[in-house]
Amino acid sequence: MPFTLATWNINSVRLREALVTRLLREEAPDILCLQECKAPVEKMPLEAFAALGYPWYVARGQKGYNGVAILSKLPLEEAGAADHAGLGHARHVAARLENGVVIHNFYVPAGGDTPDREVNVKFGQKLDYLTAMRDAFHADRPERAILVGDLNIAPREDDVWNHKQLLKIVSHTPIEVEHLAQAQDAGGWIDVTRADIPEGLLYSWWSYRSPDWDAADKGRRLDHVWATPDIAAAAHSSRILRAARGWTQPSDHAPVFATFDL
DNA sequence: ATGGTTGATATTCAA
Repeated sequence: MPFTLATWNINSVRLREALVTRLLREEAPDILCLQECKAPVEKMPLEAFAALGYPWYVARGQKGYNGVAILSKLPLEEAGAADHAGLGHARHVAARLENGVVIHNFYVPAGGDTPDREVNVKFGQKLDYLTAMRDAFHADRPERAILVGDLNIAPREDDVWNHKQLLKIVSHTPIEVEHLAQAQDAGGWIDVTRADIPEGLLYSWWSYRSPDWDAADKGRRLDHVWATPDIAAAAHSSRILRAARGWTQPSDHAPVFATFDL
């Protein structure tokens, strides 16, 4: 049975409840993974989403920061929540569908402004988080699994608006790209979005700080959909809903979609 | 080289 999945950094699920419900009504993915909910689970408006046909969820939250949730039309059960690198942050939750497929929803640390762990603790935490992801996938290699989320790294030259200009900007530095590649390789993860759309500039995030984001188009592809090789070939119809970046009082991220025929 | 915006919370930090 095919299902469509979307991942979206919502940047406060309480402030943008109406944007989430718009996405659920207009696009109706079977599963929606949210990051940066910025609320404890009990303050997430989960009843509103249930009323729209999404009664199933797993979530981890905390006051003010981070927070991840998986909303679903399809039955699911919780399949764990990791605290990689011991940060004590709500950055991961996993769910298992009835067909056995496990969905991992990640919010990787942004890493601060300076790409040097000697002077910026947050950058070190980001690298350590990615190393912990690598080690976890190496210890327990995933099968029939999907990984989505805001990974806060744009790995390819055509995942950013200017590769050379961003080489020293956090999210596109070579050391981050290498750490992400090691986490990806350890799980055998296939980049579903790029398998589907191999060529061309592709962005899922545009800074709030850039006026006229649409015309300037200085974006980065920070949000990803990965799958293990045993199910990656079932994926198709990948797309990024750029229009959502232009909705009223938007998130700075756009939702990323993929459909799996499983 | 710098500053630009946003959200949660508190009078700044994180992104």
